[in-house]
Amino acid sequence: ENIFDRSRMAPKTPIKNEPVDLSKQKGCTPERNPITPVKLVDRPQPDPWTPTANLKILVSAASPDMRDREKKKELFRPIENSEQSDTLDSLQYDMVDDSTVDEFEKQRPSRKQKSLGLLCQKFLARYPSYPLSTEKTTISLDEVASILGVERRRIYDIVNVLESLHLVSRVAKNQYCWHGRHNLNQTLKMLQEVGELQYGELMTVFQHKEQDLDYKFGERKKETIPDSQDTLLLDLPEPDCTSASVNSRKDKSLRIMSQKFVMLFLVSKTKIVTLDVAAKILIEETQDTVDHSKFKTKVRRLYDIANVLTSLGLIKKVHVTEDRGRKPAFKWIGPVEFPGKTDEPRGHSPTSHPLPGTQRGAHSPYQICATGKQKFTRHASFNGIKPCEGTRRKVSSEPSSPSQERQDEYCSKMINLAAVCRQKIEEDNRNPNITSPLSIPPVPEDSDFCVNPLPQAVFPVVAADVPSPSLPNGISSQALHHSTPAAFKTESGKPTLLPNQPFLCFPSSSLFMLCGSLQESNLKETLPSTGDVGSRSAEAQAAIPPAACQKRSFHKCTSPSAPVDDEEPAAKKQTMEQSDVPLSLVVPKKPFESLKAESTPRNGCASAVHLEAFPLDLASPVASEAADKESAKPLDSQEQEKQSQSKDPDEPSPGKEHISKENDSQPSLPQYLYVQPTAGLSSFNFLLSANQAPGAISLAASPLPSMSVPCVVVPSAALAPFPLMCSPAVTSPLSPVPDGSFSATSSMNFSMSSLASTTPVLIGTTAVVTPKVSPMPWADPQQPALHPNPVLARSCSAVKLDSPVFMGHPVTLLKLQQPSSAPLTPKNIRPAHDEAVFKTPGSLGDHVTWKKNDGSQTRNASSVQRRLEISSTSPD
DNA sequence: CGATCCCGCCACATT
DNA sequence: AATGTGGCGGGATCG
Repeated sequence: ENIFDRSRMAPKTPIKNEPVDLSKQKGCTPERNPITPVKLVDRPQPDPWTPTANLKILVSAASPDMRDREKKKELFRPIENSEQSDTLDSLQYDMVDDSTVDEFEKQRPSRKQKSLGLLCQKFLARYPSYPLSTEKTTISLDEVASILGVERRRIYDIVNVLESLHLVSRVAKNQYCWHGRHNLNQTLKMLQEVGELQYGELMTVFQHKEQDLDYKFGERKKETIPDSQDTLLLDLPEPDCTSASVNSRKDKSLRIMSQKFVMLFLVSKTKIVTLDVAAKILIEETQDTVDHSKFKTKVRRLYDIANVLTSLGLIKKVHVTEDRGRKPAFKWIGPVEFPGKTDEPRGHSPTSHPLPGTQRGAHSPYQICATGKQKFTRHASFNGIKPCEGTRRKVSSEPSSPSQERQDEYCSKMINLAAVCRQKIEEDNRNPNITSPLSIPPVPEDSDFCVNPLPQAVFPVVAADVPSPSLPNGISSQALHHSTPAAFKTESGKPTLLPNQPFLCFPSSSLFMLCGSLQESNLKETLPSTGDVGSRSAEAQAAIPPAACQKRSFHKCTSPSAPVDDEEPAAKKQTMEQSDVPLSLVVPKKPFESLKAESTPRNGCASAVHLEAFPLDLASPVASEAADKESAKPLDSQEQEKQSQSKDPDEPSPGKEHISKENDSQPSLPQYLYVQPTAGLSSFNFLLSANQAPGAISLAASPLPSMSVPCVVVPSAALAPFPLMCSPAVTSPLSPVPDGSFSATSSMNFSMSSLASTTPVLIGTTAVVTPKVSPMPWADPQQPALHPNPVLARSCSAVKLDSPVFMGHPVTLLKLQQPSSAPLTPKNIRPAHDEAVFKTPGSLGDHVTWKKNDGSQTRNASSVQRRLEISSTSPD
């Protein structure tokens, strides 16, 4: 089925159809439509594409059992894929899958198959643990429920728990926003702190003697309880999305229970909590020990929560043999210490769970980003941040009722993490409405971050890195890999490499995507998704601090005098362009027509202005998700950003702007077209900048140094020996002319010829550089050239990482597929973009490349497979 | 038989 | 009033 779907998908995509729930689901792209309440159920019918949809419909018509089965099948498959390890389950699933309709009778899905835990895994499998970009994936409960084939009620169970950990937040009626685990540690840290206050003592007691516990409980409950609740409530509001409404609802016991439950673990020295103890503690408020029924109910709920937490890989079931006998208990296997509040995708699961979500997080690109963040945070941010934390905490400690103020404060707390701060900031910028006040405080912090790191990361690296690119053909690629990663790791994980390298080397297999320009970023935002948007950008920033730095540097270099101002106008212009962009994409058809079907769809996409959604999806599951949201961003955001910039003339604003711009711009404008190698061209991959900028050639010309590279040609795998070097070409996007794309094309061709020679090709903004050309020219950080370079470098780095690992980086694959299926949509680009700088280009390119390399495999691989791969990757 | 926990009724909250 | 949320616990299933 998957395969089937996919093949269709590609062609479909261009067509555009939001309605394709199923397809989307498979594709991994959820969100996209903020639209919420669309009922998926209806859609299936309309959508001819997904065979599955039709099946579902039919099934639904049939007996409920059938329906369930059907649903399960769908669900399970993805799960299976995602979870390689689950042999047991998988077997069962397989059974199910294989059998078609007939089967349903054979065995009604065992209860286990319907377990909340499993469902939760499925659910989590749909979203990246660490969504790269800023975007926020919106989760439609209806959609998810239908996809997973369960009643909505069950989704609530999951979402409520996730919400308690801030993995998601409720945005609107039927919609939740996916945050991923970025803030998980922070949340846990907070819970731990609160837990210490509330339950610390009790837990200690418990640990030793349960019996006494009860008594003490009762005593302390009274005292602690009130506070705890408050705190809990407070916690809830924190989430980025900040759905202001919040309180009113009766406290959702499940959420609070979940938080309390987690607190117990965090407070517990043994990290093991037995259900009964937890139940007792949780009953707290109610009455001590009174109703047995209550206790029973509580336990039931705890099971629900435990299932979700287990799926998250935070706890695992164990048995504690105590005095009388063996009691069910759960052991905390998640992160225990939350030092900086940094989120460590990898570290958090020492236990090695096969959690899909976690695994995804592990993607190389992600990791990189994460690393960067962490380091970042620790270093620069620390100074500024800590004070903030202290302040915030005080506030948080305050038992105040949950008011917005609190939220703000909480937010600020949360902000401690650089990442968090960044996100918020961006959000604010983009969505002033949402949390403008709150955001303000964090901003300065960000600026600090950005500022400090920038200088170091950006320039210093250059010299060292540069040489590597120049390396001989075969070697170069490898060398790059090594060097790049090292560079990343070096220092604070900043992406120094990127900025520095003047040229990008593409590994043989590699990629080609170049993201170019940038300022227009805002354009995308034109799409008014929902208020959520802001978060995405923030995330992206967080993820890509280095990039930001680089960008800043660029700006400075290029147009130190009036970076911000210039940009704004540029952005505007770009926005104008945006519409154009899609068209531009079309350009490179001729040679590539032969290209894969994928390419074709792209063209189609190009034609379609709003393809964005598709592209996003295509890009990478994760990215796509994020992308959707981003795309949704309203134009306003641009303005906001501008404003913010103006407000903060200093680095922060500009940096942000840059980032956002770039992000936006790329996605917004599908500047590059990736052409898969056809038979003749097989060896070469081309990226064409569709958009404007032909004029771009002149680097200096635009006040705003844009990254945009007119065209990039990447050698195919066969060419592996030949590295491509791309000097970032700068285009002046200001006057985007479709014609420009052509110019780019021409340049590409030119480069192509050079490639033929087997020597590594270097594409300079203006001219082609011979392989050995010294990077020096670009070396000057100040020169506009740098700007592009960093981008390229990033892409390279990303590529490198991915390409070598190949298998290991499922994420990439996903991205690739998406792109392939979907034409260049701005969105696609965007997501990558966020990550940054590093990933973006690389990811894109990777995708492409991989496709080529793997070709059939990747393509053929169903979405499910993709997911699986991802999951596999997650382990790191 | 106890541990789990699916299922979905039904009340309350929102729209 | 309709629909979204989610408390709650009967009772099925698992071990």
